[in-house]
Amino acid sequence: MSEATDRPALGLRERKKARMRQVIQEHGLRLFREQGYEATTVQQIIDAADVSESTFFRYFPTKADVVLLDDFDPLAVSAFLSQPAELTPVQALRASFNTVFAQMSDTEMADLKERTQLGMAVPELRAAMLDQLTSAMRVLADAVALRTGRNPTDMAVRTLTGAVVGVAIAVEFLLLEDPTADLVTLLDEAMGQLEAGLQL
Amino acid sequence: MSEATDRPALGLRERKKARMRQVIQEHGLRLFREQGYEATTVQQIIDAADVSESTFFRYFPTKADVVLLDDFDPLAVSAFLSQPAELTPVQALRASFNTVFAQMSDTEMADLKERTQLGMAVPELRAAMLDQLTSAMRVLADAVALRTGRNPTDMAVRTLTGAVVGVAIAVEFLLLEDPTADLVTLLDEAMGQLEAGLQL
DNA sequence: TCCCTCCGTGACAGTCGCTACCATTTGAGG
DNA sequence: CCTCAAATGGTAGCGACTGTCACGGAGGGA
Repeated sequence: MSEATDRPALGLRERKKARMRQVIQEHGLRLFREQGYEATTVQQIIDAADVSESTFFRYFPTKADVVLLDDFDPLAVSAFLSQPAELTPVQALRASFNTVFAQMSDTEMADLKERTQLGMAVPELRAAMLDQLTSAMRVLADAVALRTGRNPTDMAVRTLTGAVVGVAIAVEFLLLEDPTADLVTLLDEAMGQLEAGLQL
Repeated sequence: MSEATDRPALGLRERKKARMRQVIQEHGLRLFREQGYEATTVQQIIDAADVSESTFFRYFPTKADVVLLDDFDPLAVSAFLSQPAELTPVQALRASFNTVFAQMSDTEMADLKERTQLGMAVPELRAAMLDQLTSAMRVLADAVALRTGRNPTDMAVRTLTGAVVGVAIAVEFLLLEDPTADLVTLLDEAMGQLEAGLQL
């Protein structure tokens, strides 16, 4: 969970836990890829990963979490908090997203892209994903409020973060329609348009 | 549901159908109000409404639809299409929302508000609701494309509608936090801020 | 090194949302 | 009326998820 920043010399127990999580997720994603998300049962995943049902649900509270669980949001917030003060909130958010993407390896990016596309394509996953995005929206609102010295419930703050997240959602739909497109470029362009006041 | 505009002389069959739908929904919403959404089972609703499980799911494909089904989106699109041509897309969307709200009765408004608040408060409902909103986003994108003579997959079009829907989502969160607030005023203000370029 | 504690695991039973299928009833129209 | 299509009800079953409880192995102290 909170082991993304550095590695605090994990015990055997913690290592097994991280490995178990990865094993389950890999088998799950492979099966989803091969035969589709809905056609794949949790039973099939636990058979493939050779764990009990109890264990599966201990690692992933829902089947959807096999696809959705990651730590992009906290990284984005932390990147946002360290943006130079002269940027406007929208500019700072745009820069934050680019910062986080830049720190990811090629495999991580490919994995993110695959999970995003799968998430947008399957209704049940999409709903859960959107809910996750709007949670992020509230966290982002707190960060923006902190940065601008406003109240987190300030209408202007909420409107701004709402628009930003809305743009991100629009980008993910575009990615679904054109799978060859580059997520990073697309999001940067879209944020640029928001910055420019949504001219058309 | 769709008997607010006019009444095209329905047969007995259609009338019973509409009445059945309303009966089920009323019992459902009452039970949700009394004991919570998750604590209420479909079984309890069908017992209260005195219908079979088959019938329940024929009217409402999922339990969530008891709360979420309405026809706001098509009304908003049709209102948008008849906005004066001199308005910018964001201005036209803002005006459309106000038009639709203005045509609703007090009871309809109260009902909408209750369902919105319930929808935002319960995770499962919120996810489904957000998915519904993003479907609306795509329909809206088509309408905006039509109005501006652009391609529906045009990035600027998608970014704009994404931002608008994002703002709407932000407003619904605000409504959840302050139940006494007025949804119409809130949304109008928020759209005004988006129109003004999200200053803060 | 041994022992004790506690965390992670597995097995099982059960709930609930939802689907598929079939028999029965009921409104619509000739 | 009588027939057809649509709506309803009943039943069986699947799959996601929960709660409980006994077992085994990791971790830390004596």
